[in-house]
Parts: sequence; structure tokens; C-alpha cells
Amino acid sequence: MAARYNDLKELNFAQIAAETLEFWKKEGIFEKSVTNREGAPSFTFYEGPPSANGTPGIHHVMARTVKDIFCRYKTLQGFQVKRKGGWDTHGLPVELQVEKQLGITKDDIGRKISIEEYNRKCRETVMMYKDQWDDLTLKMGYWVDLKNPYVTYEKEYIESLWWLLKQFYNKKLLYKGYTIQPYSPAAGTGLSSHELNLPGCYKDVKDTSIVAQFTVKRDAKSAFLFPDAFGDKVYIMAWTTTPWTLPSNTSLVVGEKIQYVQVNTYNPYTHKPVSVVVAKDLLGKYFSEKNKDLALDAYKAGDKAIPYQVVRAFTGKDLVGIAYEQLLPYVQPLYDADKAFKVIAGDFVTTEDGTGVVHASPTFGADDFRVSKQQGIPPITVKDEAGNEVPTVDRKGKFIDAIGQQLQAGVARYNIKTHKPLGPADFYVKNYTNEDESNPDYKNTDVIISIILKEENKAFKVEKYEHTYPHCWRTDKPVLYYPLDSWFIRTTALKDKMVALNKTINWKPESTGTGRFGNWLENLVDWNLSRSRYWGTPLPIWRSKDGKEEICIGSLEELNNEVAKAVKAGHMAAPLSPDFDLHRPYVDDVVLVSASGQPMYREPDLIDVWFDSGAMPYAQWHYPFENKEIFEKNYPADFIAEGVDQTRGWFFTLHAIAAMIQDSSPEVQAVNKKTGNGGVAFKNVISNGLVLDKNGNKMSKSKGNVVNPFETLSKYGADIVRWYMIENAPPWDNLKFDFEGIVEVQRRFFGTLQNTYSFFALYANIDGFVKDESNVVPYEKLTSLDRWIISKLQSLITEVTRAYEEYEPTRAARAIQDFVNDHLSNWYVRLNRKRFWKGEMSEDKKAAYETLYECLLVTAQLMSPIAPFFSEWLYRNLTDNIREVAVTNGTPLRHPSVHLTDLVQAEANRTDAELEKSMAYAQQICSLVHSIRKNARIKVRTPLQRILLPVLDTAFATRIKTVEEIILAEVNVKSIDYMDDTSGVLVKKVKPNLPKLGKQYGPKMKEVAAVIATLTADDIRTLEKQGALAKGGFDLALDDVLISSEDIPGWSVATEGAVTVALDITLTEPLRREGIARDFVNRVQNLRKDMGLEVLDKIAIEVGKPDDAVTAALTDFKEYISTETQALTLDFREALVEATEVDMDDFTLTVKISLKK
RNA sequence: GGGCUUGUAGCUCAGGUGGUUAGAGCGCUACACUGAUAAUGUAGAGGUCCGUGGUUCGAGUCCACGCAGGCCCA
Repeated sequence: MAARYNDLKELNFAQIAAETLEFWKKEGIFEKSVTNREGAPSFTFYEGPPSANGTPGIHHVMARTVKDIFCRYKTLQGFQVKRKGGWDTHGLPVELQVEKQLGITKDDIGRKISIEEYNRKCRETVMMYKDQWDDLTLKMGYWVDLKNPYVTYEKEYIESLWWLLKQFYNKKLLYKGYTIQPYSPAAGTGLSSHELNLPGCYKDVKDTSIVAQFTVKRDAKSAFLFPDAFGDKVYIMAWTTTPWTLPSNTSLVVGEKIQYVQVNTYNPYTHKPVSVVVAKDLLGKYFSEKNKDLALDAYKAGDKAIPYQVVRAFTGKDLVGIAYEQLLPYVQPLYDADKAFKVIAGDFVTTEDGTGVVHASPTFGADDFRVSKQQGIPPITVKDEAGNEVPTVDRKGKFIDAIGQQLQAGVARYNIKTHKPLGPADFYVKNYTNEDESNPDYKNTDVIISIILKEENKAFKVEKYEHTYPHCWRTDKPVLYYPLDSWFIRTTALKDKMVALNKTINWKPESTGTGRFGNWLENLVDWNLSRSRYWGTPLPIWRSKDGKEEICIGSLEELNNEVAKAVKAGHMAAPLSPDFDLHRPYVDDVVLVSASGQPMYREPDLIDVWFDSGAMPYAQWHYPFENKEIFEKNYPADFIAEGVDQTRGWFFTLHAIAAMIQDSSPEVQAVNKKTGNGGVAFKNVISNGLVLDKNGNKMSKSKGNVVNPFETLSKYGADIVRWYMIENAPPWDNLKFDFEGIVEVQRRFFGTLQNTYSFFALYANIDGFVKDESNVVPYEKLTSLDRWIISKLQSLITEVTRAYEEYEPTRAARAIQDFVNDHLSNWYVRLNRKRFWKGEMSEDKKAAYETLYECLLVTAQLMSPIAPFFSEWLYRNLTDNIREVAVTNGTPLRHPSVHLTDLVQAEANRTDAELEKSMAYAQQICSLVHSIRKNARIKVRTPLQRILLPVLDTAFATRIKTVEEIILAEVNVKSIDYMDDTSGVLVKKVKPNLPKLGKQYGPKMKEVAAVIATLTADDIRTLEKQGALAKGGFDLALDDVLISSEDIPGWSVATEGAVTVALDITLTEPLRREGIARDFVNRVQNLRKDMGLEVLDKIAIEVGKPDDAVTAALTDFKEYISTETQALTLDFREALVEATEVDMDDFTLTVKISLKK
């Protein structure tokens, strides 16, 4: 007979995967899983585009497993889940790779290589590893539509981006401003953070550092500082390693929680009495402890030991809002001057160095710029000839004349000897003019400022300070942090809305949403969109030379129209060709004409690639130029998932663009209104953690601990890797990737499941069992074990469904695993084995098959989102042989693939909570009996007479009785005696029910517990009968105590929780004989197996005559022995030849088995 | 430096709303079972719940401060 069920003993999971892939491909299962649900509600998933210019790693298997799980699950649930793939193709990594390939630097672009050539190279490189990615996608079983992916460099994609930008522009959300960036005056160029991280850029240098004294203005806010102020003036001390920024100071930053002190002392340079404010922790840096007790008035100018006295302590919070006098009043703020020169709070202030007060100049520090902007502090800037606002240091690194003149005057006023006469145009903030520093009179600008401050009683301490400072990799000169032009998206305008919208998003884990992402939104600054690069989406803004006229282009049509005008005006020679490439350099050659007839040139920047990916909800469909309906159906995403490192990347850009487009496009607003979306881009998001090596280290090539995803997948198969990743820990925890863990999953879960299946297949093939959906044994006729596992299965369905619904895949996987291992294999199958191999097909046997079949089938379906290959294999093995019938009848098993089926629903009427509880007791009692047997050294094969079970309440007894047979069979005991307190043997004892008593009595707990400890047996009986008892001044209720059983004297007892079991371990002669008989059966079975006999072969047994007791045992149980061992005869012989010596533990037997035909 | 996060057995992890003796799997040791058999079951050993304080009748759990690892940002 041909086997109906594939009963392969050894499974090659990788091979199953390969075969399944073949099947999916041939039958178009993925496509069907989408088209099948045509017309059904859609579940929208957005694929975050990977960049194919790098190779995929094992962490991509993790991220994509998470994505795949929920798309598959939602498909099972009846949703249509389209998953458009995509590729991220622009940006710095691509450019860097090309530069590396070509052996050039950024500087060579436009010189050694044209932009055209360079960008062509970028376009080629972008898809360099696409094959590997496609291969990974396939092999790991990630279902995503890669036939029609969105590609961010395509013209249509860029057009959608331009449309978005134009909407923002129209709403004045797109503007040109400046931000503080690393800038090399020597090279005249801004530096990217990656250029700053080139080796050798950070150098240790010695710079002049100053602790400056800022004079506090006396007013209501600062009044508390003055009562004890020495010399009538109070100074706040701030430290800087860049004295040249002091003329641009507009605020002082303190830490709100930092402790500060006010100190009366003398200025070490001017010897004037001063009262200064400094962080308490840094006091020792400026004052020597031993001068603490010196009298202030005993000090004479020039004394080495300067006395000091701490007069007051307070926190930074008390200082916030205090006004001070401008330190170097050379240039005034252009605007908001009344808001300048204030103490503000900032989170970046520390007490590691300096004074615990940071001086801020918004034009020359990124932190300074940020906090100033947030708190409305103006910068010190001036207008240049063109009327543009510029900082006080020019692009060559030189102070503007207004400051130069003041410094020149200072040099003259204080007779500062310099290496050469200094004019107003000679004050470079660093040595960018290659002055001879070895000249003894050489003084740089920092030193000159220091001297001026010392003279004017504005410096408390000046010293050389060694620190690391970034240098330009081209010129080797110090970098300045300098305001550079950039285009921004005014995300701050919608901050509150974005914060509010974020609260409507379901984040897994929650803390990433409320914490990391939420905090980021709270501290939002405008999004700097500009990138001075070559390969990316060009900024679609054209400007006239004077910057007074500009246009933002929002579509190709608009561009063509404008070009037509330009052609007319003579700025362009011809219209754009239909296949015009929107990239640089072509787009740079487009010159448009302004309303006043001026030529307008494109702003040379590209936009941040994160805008590319954040715009994918719209641009993937070329919205709004095409596919409006598809867009409407698929906006916003129901679900997205990426690594936690995307929090400020993709998650943010999706969120920001969605919030802003909701604000600026009536069209998108209308779409949102239809679906009741407030303006989010995604509703549920999983941010998964990192994949580390097994020791918790980051994987890196240099450490050599990188796991190759392809090797891993082909060795273990995708299912096991996927299952391991999900089951081991929640996806948002970092995963310590360990092959031993994978092996364990394979053995423990997949091995067990496979074993359970092949057990089924083995006997189902023998019995010719075929599932008939129209003819199943009715529920009432099932055994209690059947009903129990069915009930467990219903609970499993409920639990797994809920876990998936709540985006908790780990909980789902663990629930399935527990079900298969603990309940299905270890209990149901083990206890039911005999039903499968005894006798002919009967209704009971059929019920057993059907039950096991259903468990396997449902397991296959529930696990299919996580382990798509094995579940498919299992499903098809179980159902292929009835497919035709199922198709004809239109029953649930008509689908050729588990991934096309409809998710099972838990059936309440097949759930039996009572039975589940009873069975749990049965398992517990068996475990207890085993433990007693163990202690008494009585093996399970030896039958025992009875179990004594103390019964605390009747419900308990009822429960046990329904599973009594199971217990008795499992532990080989003849009977259970239930013992209640009428028996006189059972002694009850009570323990306090702490959770309840705690709430009621609180601090009196100990008293009550003491009283409860004194309750007598009579008391307990009264309490049980009447439900209440007054004792020791307390009114006790029945549920104030937990009743359990005392140990039973003279019995072997085991207790766990409230369950106590006693076992009668008396071995009577009949029991002993039965034990011998069972032992004997066991030995004969072993011999049969050794001889290689088939299950149905008949034998004759001959035994060398043993002693009387054993003879009696074997004779008594002759029939039993014969049945079990398929023996036709059992005879005793005085002498046996060619017999086997058999060890019966306490004695030996000689046995001879022969086959009887 | 800031935000978030993790710390429980040798390893990987569970431990609603505080409750008496902190659990599971693997690994280890021992035993059992022997018609799922390169399978299976049972038991045992193994813990400063990262530390220190605090709140409470009671803290692995709540609070504060630390320590160590991770991520992101400066």
C-alpha cells in the first residue's frame, strides 16, 4: 500500500524549504495569497527600503522575519496585504563607495571626473548587491513584491518628492536659514561629519582658555546674590577654550540641577575684591582649601595665598533668568537685544570641567545655537553689503572690521606688544595666515582677548589648556563651527501636532515611542534638508542671483512650463527632452526666468536622503500624479517594522512628512478624513533590537564575529532560524545570536513536532486513516483526553491570536511551542499511544486520529507566519490526499497552501476549563507520585496498591475523579482513596491569605497571622461550616485563610502547593508478582527487538526454571505476558540450550525466544 | 554628558495590580521507560534576583542614588 502520509524519519529542513520554494513559485502561492483577498479590507504594510549597495546581514533576517510574520498573519485573517518592495538608492554611502572604487575624493568630482560620469557610476553601483538581496528574500521566505518595487532615483519618485516639497514651500514650511556646521576657513568649505571622522582629524592642541567674569545686573531676580557681595559686584564665572567666541556671547548656560556657590575673594590679576558664582563641585579648581580660613581683609595685592569665603549655595534653577552685562560690548545683536545676555538652562552643562557655566555664542556653537533658538536668545550678527545677516567672523576666519577695530584699540590701550603692527583686518580667530608662531612676541587673537579681559577685571583665570580639536583633513588647519546656509523644513511649526499624533501610534516596545521618539519630538529642531553632494534628489528651488526672487517647482509639467518661459526669454536654448534626467548635473543647467525677467539658478543642494525614504507612502505610487485610488486604499500604514536605529531616521521622516502634508495638502487631508486618520503615516510599529554575537558584542568584520546569513539559512533552514529569533526573546530586545540556541530550537521544538507528526503518519498509514471533513466522531464520543487536548487547542488559538493582534510574536511562538512540547507530545500522544496501535479501526481509534490530526493541522496554521516552510510541509502532508474531495465540496482544506487558508477560530463549546484544571491536577499528582516512588526506590513497572488523596473540598474530588483512570495508568497504581476530614486521618492546617489580609489589616498583619497560627482543628471546622470565626479579637472570614493538609503520619507524602499526595508503598505478594510479570514482558520485548522481529510476529517463550516465587508470578500472569509479547506458548524448562541470560534486577533468568510461523 | 534600555541558575529567558519556599528550557547528575526508540519520561543539584539606601506588616516587583552592558544623540 502506498503511504498516504509522508513518514520520513529524518528531516532536512533546508531541503523542505527548497522544495516549498519550488512549490510556491510553480503555483504562484504568494501572488495568490494577495489576489485571493481581492475585495477584502486591506491591511497596509510599508516596506522600509534597504540599500542594495551593501550586502545583507543576519540582522536583516531578523527585521524581515518580524515584517513577514504580521503580513502573513493578517492574510490568514482575511485581509488583503500588498507589500510593495523598494530600494533606497541615493545618498552618501553610495557616493563613498564609488569614491572608494574609483580611488578619488570628493574634491576630485568636477575635476578628475565629471559630475555626469560620477552620477552614472553611482547609479550603476546602487544595485551592486541586488542579487544577494533577492536571494536572501527568497531563501528566508520573506514575501514582498519585488517585481514592481519603488526605486528612489526614478524620475517618477523624484517628481512626487518635488510635489511634497512644493506643498511645504507653499505653506512656508520650507525656508532657507543657517545652521552651525563644521567649516574649514582655510579650505573655504563645510565639512561633513564623516569627513570630520577621518583618521587624524582630531588632534591634541594647546589653546588659551579663559574663565571670564560676567557682571550680574542687580534686579529683583538677582537680588538674593547681593546682601553679602564682596566689593558690591557679583560675577558669574564661565569657562571657554575658544576666547574668540566671547565677543559673540549672548547667554550663559547653567544646569538646573547643578549646585552652585557664591564666593567672596580677590581677582588674581587685578587684586580687586570680587564675588563670583561657580559650580560647587568645581570650587577646588579655583580655590585652595587651605586658604579657606584666611581673613579676607588681610589680603594685600600680590599675596600668593588668596583668601576666599563661600557665602551662599543654591541650584542652577535660581540663576535662570538673571541678566548680566555684555562682556565685550563691541557689537550689539541685530534684533531682540532685550532678550540677550541672560542666564538660561541647558542639558549639556556638566561639572566635569570649567565652572559649571557655559558661555554661549549662537553663531559659533551647535549646542549654543540650539538652546538659544529654543529659548529665544538672539545671536550677534551684522548686515553685509548685500544686506544679508552674517556672523562676526567672516568666511576666511577673520573678525569683521567692527570687532577688529575694537581689538586694535585694546592692543593700543594696554600696550600689548605684538609681533607685527595689527590693523583691524588682522584678527584671524586661528592662525590661518601662517604667522610665525616662534616669534617671542607672537600673540594670537585668543591671547590678545585674554589680556584685554585681564586688564578690565573680566578674567578670573587664563591658562593653556590641552584638548582635542577637529582639523580640516585637507589643510590641517583648525575647523570652526560656523553658520552655513541650509534649506530647512520647519518641523518645529508642527511640533505639538507631531507630539499629539505620536500618542496615537502603537509602539512596540512602548518605551521607544514615549521615550526615545517622544523626547526627540519634544526637543525638535527644524529639519536641515540640505546636502552638498552629487547623487541624490535635487532641491527644486531656483533663485535669482540677488536672492530676491525664487520659485519652487512641484512637478515635471511645471518645470517644462517654466523652461518654456526661459526659452522665450533667451535663458535656455531649447525645451527639455522627454527623457530628461532630474539629477545633477542636468538639472543644474536649467536656468529659469523670474517674474522680473532675471535668470534664476537652482540652489545647488541636494535633499537629505531620509526625505526620500520618508516620502515613500506617496512616492512609491507616484502620488498624486498617478495611482490615487491605490494610495487612498493604502494610507496610512497599519504596520511597519525596522530596527530601533531608525527612530530618528525613517520612523521620524515618515511621521514628520505625514504630519506636514496633512497640514499643507487638502488632497491628503481628504484622504485622511475618509479613513479617520489624524495624520499619522503608520499606526503600529515594531522597532526591533540589534543582533549581537553570542557574547553580546556587536558584529563587525574586524572582530570576525559576523554571522553569514546565507550559510546559516542553508545549514538550518529558514524556519528554524526565524523561529529561534522570535522565540528566544522579544524582537525589541537585542538578540545574542548563538548557534547552540538554533540547534536547541531544532531539537526541542521542530524535532518534537516532526516526531509527533511521524508518529501520526506511521499509524495512519497502517490503518489507512484519511481525514473526512464530512464525517468526524462527534464531540460527545471523544475520550476525556481527546476533549482535553481539543480544549487546550482552543485556548492556544485564543492565546496565539491575541499575541499576534498585540504584535507580540514571541508570546505566540512560546505558546505554540509549549502546546506542542508539553501538552500534545508529552501528554496527549504519550498517554494515548496504545489507542493507535491496538486493534482494528474503531470509532475510538478514529477519534484519536482525528484529534491528533486536528492538533497538527491547527498548529501548522498558527505557526505558519513564523515558520512558513515547515508549516507548509506539514499542512500539505496532512491534506494533500484529500484535496480533490475538499475542492469538490468546498471545505476549508481545499486550499493547496496553508498560507491561503482562513485562520481558525477558537470554539467556545469545545473549550472545557474544568477539564483543563482537572488534567493539570492529574499531571501534578503524577509528578508527585513519581517523586515518592523515586524516594522509595520503587520503579513504575512495579504496581502499587493505592494513592491516598486528602480532599479539601468536594470540587477538588470531583475534578480528580474525571481523570482518575489517567492517573492510575500513568503511575501504575491500583486505586485512589479520597480522604476527607470525616476519615479522622486528614488533618487540615491553615495559612494566612496574605494579599487579602494585607489590604484589610495592614500594619496589624503580624497579629492576625499569629492568631491564625493558633487555630485548632475545631476552629478550622467551625470556620469552614460557618464561614466566619471570631478569635483573638479578629473576625476571620473563610477566605482570610488558605486551607491545606498536614502530612499523614506513617505514609510517604509529597506536597506541592495545595495538593498533597500519599502513596501506599506496601508491596504485597500479588503486587510483587505482577511487577515481576511486567519486568519479564519488558525483557522479552527487548529480546524480540534484538532478534529483529516484526510487531506482528508470534513467538514461543521458554524459561529456565526459576524459583517458586518467580514461577508463580509468571504462571499467574501467563495470559497477560502472552498477549503483550505475542507469545503462543510459555514453558518452563529444567535445562535450556542457546538461552539468553536476562538480568531481572534482583535475580537472573535464562530465556529462549523462538519465532513461530 | 543627555534620552531610552537591559541586568533573575553555568547559558537563554518567564516572573499582571507588592504576598509566605523565585520558575521554565538547555546543560549537568542520577534514575526510569523501551511498539514515537539516534525518540521519551521523572527526579536532583544549581540563585547575594547587579549594588546601596528608602517606602511598606511584607520588595525580584515600587522609589532614590549608584555600578555594568547596549542603542541613539551630543
